[in-house]
Amino acid sequence: MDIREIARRAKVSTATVSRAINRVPTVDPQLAKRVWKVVDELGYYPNTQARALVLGRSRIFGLIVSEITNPFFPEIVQTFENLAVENNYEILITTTVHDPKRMESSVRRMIERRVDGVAILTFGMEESLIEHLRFRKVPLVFVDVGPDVAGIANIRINYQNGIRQAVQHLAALRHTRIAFVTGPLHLKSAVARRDAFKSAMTEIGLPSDLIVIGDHRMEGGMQALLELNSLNERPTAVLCSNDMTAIGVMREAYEQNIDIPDDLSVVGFDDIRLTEFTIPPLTTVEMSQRELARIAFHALLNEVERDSSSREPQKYELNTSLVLRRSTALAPSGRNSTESSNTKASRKKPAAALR
Amino acid sequence: MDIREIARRAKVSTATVSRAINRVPTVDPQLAKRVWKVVDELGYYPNTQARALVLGRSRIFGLIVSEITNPFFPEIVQTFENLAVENNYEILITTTVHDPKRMESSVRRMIERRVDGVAILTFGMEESLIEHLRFRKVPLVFVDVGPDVAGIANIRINYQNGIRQAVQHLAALRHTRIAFVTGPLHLKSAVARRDAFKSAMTEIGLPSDLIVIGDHRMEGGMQALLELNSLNERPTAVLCSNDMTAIGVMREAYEQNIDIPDDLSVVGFDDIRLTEFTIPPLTTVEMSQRELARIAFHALLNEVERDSSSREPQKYELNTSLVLRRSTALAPSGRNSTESSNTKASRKKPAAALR
DNA sequence: GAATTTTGGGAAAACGTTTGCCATGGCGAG
DNA sequence: CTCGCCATGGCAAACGTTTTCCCAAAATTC
Repeated sequence: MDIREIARRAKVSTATVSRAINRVPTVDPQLAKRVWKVVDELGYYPNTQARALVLGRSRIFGLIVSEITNPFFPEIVQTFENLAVENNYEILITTTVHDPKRMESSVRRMIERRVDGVAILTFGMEESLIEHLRFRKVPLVFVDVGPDVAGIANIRINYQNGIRQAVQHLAALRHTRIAFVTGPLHLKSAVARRDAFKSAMTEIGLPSDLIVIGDHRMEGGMQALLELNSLNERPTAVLCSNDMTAIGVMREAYEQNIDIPDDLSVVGFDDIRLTEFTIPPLTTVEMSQRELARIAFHALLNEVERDSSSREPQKYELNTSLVLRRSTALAPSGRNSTESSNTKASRKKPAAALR
Repeated sequence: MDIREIARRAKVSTATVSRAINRVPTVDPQLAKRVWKVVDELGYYPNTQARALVLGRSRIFGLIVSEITNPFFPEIVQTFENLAVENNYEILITTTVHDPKRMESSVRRMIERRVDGVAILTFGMEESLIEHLRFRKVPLVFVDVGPDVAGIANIRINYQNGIRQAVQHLAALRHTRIAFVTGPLHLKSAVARRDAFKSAMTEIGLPSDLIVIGDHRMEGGMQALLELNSLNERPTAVLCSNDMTAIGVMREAYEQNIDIPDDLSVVGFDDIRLTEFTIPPLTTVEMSQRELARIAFHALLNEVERDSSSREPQKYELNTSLVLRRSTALAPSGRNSTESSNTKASRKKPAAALR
């Protein structure tokens, strides 16, 4: 069933049908009504691929994501999709699962499907691939640290702010030995977070040498706690490069019978929804995924709308800030020691607490 | 840059370029090589919308999901996407967020984009909408309980098996008062799970009257525990209609200082990845999301491949089974009561345990 | 060496839209 | 009454592919 079928039944030309459907004002209301009647009766829906072909616009935005199973992303995808339906766009999602081949195919698929713009949420994408997209003048937006080339919209994230707040919060709780669990260091965003930690620590005169490398996943967090636990001078607080890591840390703490927050304070990063429901609820640095998605979508929309010849894409910025929950507490050494040891002594299994 | 550009530069016709690209064997290897050279040099990628137009196949599978932020879905989407790239398909995801308008637009968008098939992962979809798709002969597969009409591939899930195992496991741990937290009862799948619970309880001669209504989200789980806690005769174990509910239950138990599993055993359903990392790790009924996605994808692929005129779609089935972790234990009354009360007395805050 | 078969590639139609251009008809003004 | 203008809608080209003929040339047969 195509536009010609409608034209035939409404006894008009396909041009009129097209104009009626697209609500071109010059078409006579009488005629338009006749067309719409037939359209509804037959349940006709225009073929968007044919339309895209002539329009040169697909009304599809691509979304390249590292892996959708990472709870950080679904919230972004959902917000992006909400905005997409509002604006009559579709979203084409591809995942890279940290595989160079998949990154390549992601880019290829975006091009083959002629998307109108791509939001790249994958940290650590090869620049040569991006060049493919730039070459075709596909509007691009990088969530988080992207390559610093002209013509690409970058969303700068103010890591420093939230992380400084987190460090100061811990310091106020008398923590002095504060560890940091990084993400995979080939990711610029992970490096940025670590550096923000370092400088925040230096700022308040604390050493920032207690750094262990994680992988932004729960497994890495578990491993990290094990490493920290084997140290001579154990930390009393640990800041994690993302929430999944923090969840891993807490999970391993449970295993080791280390009480969170009494024996060890834990702070996450991202503020994924889950952090309200961990045990205990996680104190973390918020980086609003919804806001991120909103910015990304509108950035893309702006790029598509504007003459590609005109000015440079805008710069966008997202702030981060600490949200307090219950995974942080006064450092053990700062507490009334009697109460403290009582607490531990009363635990079911012998406490193998950090310090 | 189109196929004609390639044809011009390779000094062949567009027909030959098309054939070379699609690896039609009749084309002379020499020529093919020449074509490929130009293709690579220019970085040409065929326009899939034009291709779809003439082929009458878009190589897109639609995926209608209730909300991607529910951790049950990302695993499915990821597996589906993996299979898609392997088979040169794209996936078009729409979410309904429990909104009838969005369900409608989801269906409309699937049709407009001319997807080759749709997997419906939304529980509780209006039949009239589905009729729209069936009318257009779009291959359909329902994950979980769908409408029982001819021509639609249904994946039957054996809830009974896993839930029976769970109930028997709890009974073996001497639990007699076992509660069940349902999902939203307008969903067929939620009803099916509850009914499986009822019949499993009856089977071993236990009463199945301790049923409270949840919403398949953490909030509902928290609420449910509160309700159960206010009962005169409190349960010693609770089975949840999905894992998110169980996580909510455990979260509220933490709030109430009820120990899991010593004071209360908790069992989930779904076995989402997260359950390995809850505190304590959750005993749950596995319903493999990967397997589900695999079945759905292949069902769709089968439908697309076969002559639509031929036989009925196949029937598919998925089993469920209990996976033991650490959120279940001997019922409190079944334990040495001294040890039991010792344990509780030693808790930091006074225990307000269920029973 | 001619007749026949095989092989390979080109011309053009088709897929379902949108839109620039033009024809038609109605209407007001002179 | 005639001219010109405006509003409306139709014709046909274009978007970028695939594929069906069909024909030319090469290979095979006798």
